[in-house]
Amino acid sequence: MDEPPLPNLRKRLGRRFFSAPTADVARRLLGKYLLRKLDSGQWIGGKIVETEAYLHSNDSASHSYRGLTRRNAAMFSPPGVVYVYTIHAKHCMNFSTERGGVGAAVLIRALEPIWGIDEMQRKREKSDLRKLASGPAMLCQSLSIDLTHNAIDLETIDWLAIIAGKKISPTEIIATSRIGISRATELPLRFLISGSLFASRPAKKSL
DNA sequence: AAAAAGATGTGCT
DNA sequence: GCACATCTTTTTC
Repeated sequence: MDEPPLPNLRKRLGRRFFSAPTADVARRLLGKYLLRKLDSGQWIGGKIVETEAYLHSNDSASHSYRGLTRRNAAMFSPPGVVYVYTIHAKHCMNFSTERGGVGAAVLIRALEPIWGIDEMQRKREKSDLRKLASGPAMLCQSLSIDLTHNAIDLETIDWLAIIAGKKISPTEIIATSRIGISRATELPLRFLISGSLFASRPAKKSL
């Protein structure tokens, strides 16, 4: 496979990056690289092209809306802690945001596959690059993320990393309503890179 | 204890 | 575009 070299794995984003307001973190995650080290030692992953923000207040679509439960506890963890939940027998991955133990997180919805594409194809049993991580549950399947990874902390584990890439200009970012929710549908808290072929659904209008 | 809902994906029409 | 498989958590009785 013709893959570009891995980004510098020592330059990871952590507590500080995820401390910002959740919608800001969701925007800033676009264009960043999400990488996961397999047991074999191989790093696989790609570029984040779609995210959604779930707020700690005034957001009836957020899992944290009705307070702390065993399921959503990771949302209330320090910034940069992984929150994995199950939906329709599949998994979705988020990162906790904001300090102070508020329940907020950013859902990673889609990835442009770059590294370990053959591994992702094997895990997904699909060859089409557009079907590897163009949705939050596909993404988790591609990277072998499941409930056992809930509540891990980016600051203290070595096999998962988010690394800065080429800067995305604000004019390249499109905001839309979030996908698959029935409440708070009016909030523009889904963000994607304009024109990306790997978003879960194409963008309709530009900002 | 039971039932419904859900930040989804797939396959078929 | 629509139905539905599939399973965990939450809500209700």
